[in-house]
This record gives sequence, C-alpha cells and structure tokens, in this order.
Amino acid sequence: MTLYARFADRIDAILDTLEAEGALPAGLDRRNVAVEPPRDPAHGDLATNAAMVLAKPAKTNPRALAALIAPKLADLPEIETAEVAGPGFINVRLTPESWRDELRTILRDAGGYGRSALGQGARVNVEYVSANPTGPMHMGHCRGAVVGDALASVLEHAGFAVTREYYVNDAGSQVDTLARSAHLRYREALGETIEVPEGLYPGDYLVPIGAALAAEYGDRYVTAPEAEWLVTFREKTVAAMLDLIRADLALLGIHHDRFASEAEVQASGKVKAAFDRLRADGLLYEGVLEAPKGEVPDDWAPVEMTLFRATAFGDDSDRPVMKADGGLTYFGTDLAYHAQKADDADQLIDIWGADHAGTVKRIQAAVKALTKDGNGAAKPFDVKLVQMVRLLRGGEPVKMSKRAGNFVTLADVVREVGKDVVRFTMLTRKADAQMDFDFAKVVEASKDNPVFYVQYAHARIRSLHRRTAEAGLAIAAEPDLTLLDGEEMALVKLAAQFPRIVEAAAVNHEPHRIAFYLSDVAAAFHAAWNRGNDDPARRFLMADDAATTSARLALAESIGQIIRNGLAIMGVAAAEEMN
RNA sequence: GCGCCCGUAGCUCAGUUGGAUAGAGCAGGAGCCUUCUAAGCUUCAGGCCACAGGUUCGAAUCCUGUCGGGCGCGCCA
Repeated sequence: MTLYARFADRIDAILDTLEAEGALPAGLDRRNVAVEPPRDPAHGDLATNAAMVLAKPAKTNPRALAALIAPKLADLPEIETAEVAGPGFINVRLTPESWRDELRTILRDAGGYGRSALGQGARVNVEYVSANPTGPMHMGHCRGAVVGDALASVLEHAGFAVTREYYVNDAGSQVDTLARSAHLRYREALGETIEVPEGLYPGDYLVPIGAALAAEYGDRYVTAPEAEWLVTFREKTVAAMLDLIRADLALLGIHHDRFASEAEVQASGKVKAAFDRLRADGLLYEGVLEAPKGEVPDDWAPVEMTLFRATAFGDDSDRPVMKADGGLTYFGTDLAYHAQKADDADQLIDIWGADHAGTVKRIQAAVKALTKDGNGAAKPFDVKLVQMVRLLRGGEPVKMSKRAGNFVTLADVVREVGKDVVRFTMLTRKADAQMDFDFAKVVEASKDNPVFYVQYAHARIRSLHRRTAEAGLAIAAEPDLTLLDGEEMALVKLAAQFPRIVEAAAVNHEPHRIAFYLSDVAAAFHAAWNRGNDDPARRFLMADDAATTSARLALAESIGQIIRNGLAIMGVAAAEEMN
C-alpha cells in the first residue's frame, strides 16, 4: 500500500467517526476525496480536499468542516501537523520519523518498491507492434513497440495480469504480394536474372528466403502456375518474416506472449460467432453505403454488403464486415479478433500508429457491441495512438532513399545507439506527441539528454559504494537516519512518490510518466550531489565520519533503487558506470 | 465536406486523472567552477495556458463555439 493510499484510509476512518458523532450526514459520496502531495512543498507533505468536496452535500462550509477533520488527523502518531489552509485544504505534515520509515521501506522492498495491487489481477491484453509480416522492423514500428512494451510493464507493476500480444496480418493481399516477391527471389536463386517489378517487395531480405525455397523445392515451381505454389510460399515466407521480426524485437528486449494469426481467426469459428452475436442484437444488416466523402475511389460502386451498425456506438458511418463477394473485410476480421481477445481478458489496449486514427471509432464501436453486458457496460478498451518519429542526424533529417524497401531498420538503430538509449528516448514524449529522434543528441553526454542524465545519477550512486569500500569506512547496517537534514529528506519525499507515479502511469496508460519522473529524481540527486562541491561537509562520502556517510549512503541507495525500478519498468538497464 | 489529434515562456516540452502563486530544459542576461572520477553550479528575466462563452467552491485540465496547425476519410491493409 502506498503512503498516499494509507492516509486516504486514515481520512476515511476519520470521516466514519464524524458520521458516527453526527457531525456529518451518513452516506456522502467520498469518491472525489483525494490525498495528494501539494504542488508547493511549503504547504506540507500531503494535502486533502475532503472538506471542500464534502462541504456542499453536508450543507456546511469547507473551512468549518476542515476544522473538524484536521484535529483528528493531527492526533495520529505519524502526523506532526494538520492545518486548514486556503479555501479548505487540509495540509498535513508527517513526522520526520515517518519519512525515515519510508526510506527504510524503499531499501527493504528494493525491487518490489513501486509495485501495487491496484489492478487486482485484472487481465489486460496489450496488443502492440502487429507490423505486417512483409519485412524486417523499421523505425516506424519502433516507438509503438517500446510504448506498448513499457505500458505492459507498468500495468504489471500496478497489479494487472498482462498478456503481450502481436496480431499477425497473414491473410490479406499484402502477404500474397510477399509470396510473389519471394517466388521472384526463388527464381533468382535458381540462376535467373530478375528485376523486381512495381508493386512487389524489392528488399534484399527476401534473397535468403528465395535461396531456402530453392534449396527445398528445386526448380519444380519455376514455371508452375501461381495456384500451385502461392499458399506454400506464403506460409514459408511469413514464417521466415516472423522469425526476422521476433529477432528484431528481441534486440529491444521485447517478447510477446502470443502471436495471433489473422488467418487463424478467419478459419476458426470466431468470425461466425461474433457475427451471429451482432446479428442477434440487430447490429448487422445488409445494406448499401453512401459514397465516401472527399476523394472517391475509382472503383467505388453502390453495392449491397453486410454492414455493422457502428453508428449505434458513436461512429460516423456503418462499416462493412463482408464485401459484396462474400469475403471478409479487414474490419470484419479485426472485429472478430477483438472478440477473441475479449474472451480471455477483462480489458483491452491496442497500440496503433497515428495513421490508423481514422479507424479507431469503428473498432471501439465493435468492442462495445461485442462485450456489453445486460446493463450495457462494455469491457474497457483503449486505443493508444502513437505519433510518428522524425529521424535526424545532427539536426538534419535522415535521408531515406525513395526506392521502396530501403528504410532505416530498427536493427540498424539499435546497433548504432544501443537498446537502452532507444527505449528511454522513445518514452521521453507523450505517445500522441510527435517526436524527433536525433542520432547525435540521444547519445550526447550532457544534462540536456535525459537518458544520460538519469544513467549518470545511477552511476554516481554506484560509484559512491565502490569508493566507500575503498576508503575502508565502516558502514552501519542500520544507519542513524536522524543525521539526514531537511534537504536530504526532500529526496526521500520525491522517491516516495514513485508508487504513485507508477499507478498514475498505469491508470492513464502513459508510460512516459516514468521517464519524466526519473528525470526529476536524477535532477534532484545531482543537485544534492553538487551541494557537496561547494561545501565538503555535505558530501555523501565523508572519509572521517562513518555515521554520516552511512546515513547518506542509505539515502543515495534509496534513490538508486528508485532509478533501477523505474528503468526496469521502461526496460532499460541501469548503468554501473559511465564510459 | 466530415472526423481525429494538437495549440502552455523566443524554442522543445511537462503539468499528479478539476486544486492553492502554471513548471523544467535549451536559447538570452549576470556571476561562479578544475570536482565525494567526470561530461558543470548558482541566479535573473521571460506567460491573456490560441480566442470567446459555459459548468463549480476552484478550469491549462471538463463542455460548446471560433481561429490556427497536423493527420485521416475506402469493398485497401
């Protein structure tokens, strides 16, 4: 239980008491009562808005109600003062010993500090990456991969049971194109001189696939009609592409629990089951769509199709699930796929590139329609859109050849700057904000670079331990933490916010909050360190004072632990030293 | 035409799910610094939170409208 949750309980108990005493009417809605750190530290350690939220329904004024609550808070042993302030806030100051206890808790819980039971084991399916299996991962996929993986990790830390899932689009025309492209390389491997025509995938990564196919099948499919080899080539090539993608993802430390096949969804009874359910609810019908607004495709014609009544759930238009020829649309399968995911999850999250923003409403409509219960309550489903990353080198856009298939691959970038830099940098912006990724800046050793700055703080802390050992100081197993002064304890207060940050990141599906918080922690630690430059008495390592050094080392270690825990969520290794 | 995202310091961005006097870094001004190994430290200045209404104890945050920027619109995937 986090410190804030603990005091929320205390306040709840006090409100119970006030009800029992008749000072408050029973049954007030307390959902908006919050316990938070005040923005201005001068206001104390914790603040609650309880009196302001409850005053109106209790038919009293906030300050009067606060005056009833505050003394009861002040009576608690962990609390030094509880004062009514402003419009009716109650500002609480904890005893120094409470904070020292929190520091001990961080050290004791170690890697477990920051974990919580918030999610209560609810099953969350996070689907991310889901790049088409037509080639290696490129940088366009990278950000979604990192954001999705970090979000999954944040949710795990907040007590959710997470499944990491990848949807493999192995059923559309793109994988047929892939198979034809592989066939071309297969002929090439058998000695033909080939030229990749417009519309096929030209990438070199298909060369070894073609060679493998040639080795396996010899020349039997060189002149055979497509119908004889397409399915086989498609399966083999998709499998090879998935191996490639898995290897690329592994470079980033990403491992999915499940790869769900679009073709398998289609072949299973899932589609029929989902459609039956919708039809039973009157949400599927045969109809003709109006011509799309804006640019109308050349081949558009008003024909009858099977449509999903997406407009009943907030979409702008009903959407086809089956084409006029009876084939499934992409959306039709996707709808069934989401039904499949919802079968064994309590919540769904999709991470999509922002270029798919236009289809968010229809899939949300579908999930609502498919998961709503008798009361109309649907399973929570969030589509997180991840904006594009602009690749720069020293401020100049990275030139990518116009020739299709020649892009900056994820593997190239990881090879150049390292997994940890890629992962951290991808989390230094909100997912829906556009981001620049500058090869020069992300590896810069300066305080402008948050990746470096956070790692540097951790390395300094590790270095302290090494140097303390070298100095032969006897470090106390249970240091006297009363030797820490107010500025030092301010670091503990910042560190104590970590569990709260993790919870907020989980609830809001915003893993970037961890990165920003770690930057704050690093900045605060560096500032404390720098105080030692001006005043040797404030250095962490005091060669002639083992007791103070022990206390400060415990403090430093707690900060190091927070950084490690935060980086672990982000999937970034903490640096032992800087090179 | 419609929809989605966005609009916060000169620039790049945070903003604790509606809290108190809106923050950080860069750039700019002024000092300092040769280190508990180090790639710096302190400090100043900078704001009509695009604009106008609304909701309430309280709005950068929620709602409506306007203006401005980006992206999207399909029987593709």
